[in-house]
Amino acid sequence: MEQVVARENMLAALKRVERNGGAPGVDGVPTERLRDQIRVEWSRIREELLQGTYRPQPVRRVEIPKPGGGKRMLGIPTVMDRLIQQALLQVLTPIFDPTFSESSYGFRPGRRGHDAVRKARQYVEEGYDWVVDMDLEKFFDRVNHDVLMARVARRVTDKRVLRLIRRYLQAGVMLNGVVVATEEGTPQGGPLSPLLANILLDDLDKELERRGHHFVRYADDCNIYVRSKRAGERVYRSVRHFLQERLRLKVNEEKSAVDRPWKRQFLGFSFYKHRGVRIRLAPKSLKRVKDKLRTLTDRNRSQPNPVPECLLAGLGWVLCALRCQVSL
DNA sequence: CAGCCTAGTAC
RNA sequence: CUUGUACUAGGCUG
Ligand SMILES: Nc1ncnc2c1ncn2[C@H]1C[C@H](O)[C@@H](COP(=O)(O)OP(=O)(O)OP(=O)(O)O)O1
Ligand SMILES: [Mg+2]
Repeated sequence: MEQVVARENMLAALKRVERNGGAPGVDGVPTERLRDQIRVEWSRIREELLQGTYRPQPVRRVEIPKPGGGKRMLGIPTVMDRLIQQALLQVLTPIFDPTFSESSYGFRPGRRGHDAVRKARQYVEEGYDWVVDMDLEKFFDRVNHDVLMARVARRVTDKRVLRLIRRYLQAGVMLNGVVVATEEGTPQGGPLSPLLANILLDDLDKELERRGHHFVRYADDCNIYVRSKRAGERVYRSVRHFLQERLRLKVNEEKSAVDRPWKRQFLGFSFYKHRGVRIRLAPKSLKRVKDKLRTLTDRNRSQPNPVPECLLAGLGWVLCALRCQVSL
């Protein structure tokens, strides 16, 4: 905990929250006023953190539409709590991340989603051309607190840090002026949540490794490559059982399937067979690229001399989209 | 090589 | 009005 509240760690965390420039939490304090709030409240909050008595504020609930239909429930912590979680993240990452699986790619520094797709392509080419494609149902929202804290406690011994993390999980949600308790889940919007998600699913990775599976995982999107449909169906049932019993997580049956890899999409990509296995943009991603390109060109036509930075951004976007995604 | 900013993608 | 992590491209400064 001393490491968390250390001056340089807090300054780095402050920089990050300020530059993200996100919306305020339940207290309505914007990122621009975070420095002022620190000036008046930090000495008290620092003491509370060191004593293990700090209580986070509940998160603000915002619903945003999901691409596949349905809504995503964001939990936005106050800027002060985002600052503290960021400070925790910076200390906990070097403790947990180095021992995560090589097959885990989501939310991790220095790991590219594209490397996950490449690895998947390699497995398919090697003849593991059936995929058990699994996605978890409302993943962050359904994280079991006790299961997660047990995993965190395997590495963290400081009782104050453990208590603080649990209090973040239990901080509750503000719904029309009333605080509602959260008995499960880690907020979609908490800086620490992605790391906690990986800590929880690290047990899945270790189990799949122990079983000798060929797999890649990006957040709750887990692809296991096997040699036959029958093997895939057996693995699917078995892994689904493992997730349910050991991690208390439910597989999203709608989004999951055992199928041929070129019929599925992973991280916005898919495959096709032509002299071996090749990577292509998934139909959905291709469509969105085309739509974007259209609206962009239309805008440049209708307005002959727009803002120069808009044109610059448009050009940069096209270069990025075509170069980084397809060729690399 | 370090910092800062603007875009986009994944979840 | 919409948060978070990570990645990528482009630009600016010394
Ligand atoms: N925009 C976002 N902001 C914050 N967290 C996000 C965002 N998008 C995704 N996540 C995190 C939280 C999700 O639980 C997790 C997995 O994403 P995803 O599978 O798309 O949704 P989900 O698991 O919550 O619902 P579903 O049941 O539809 O799969 O990634
Ligand atoms: Mg999911």
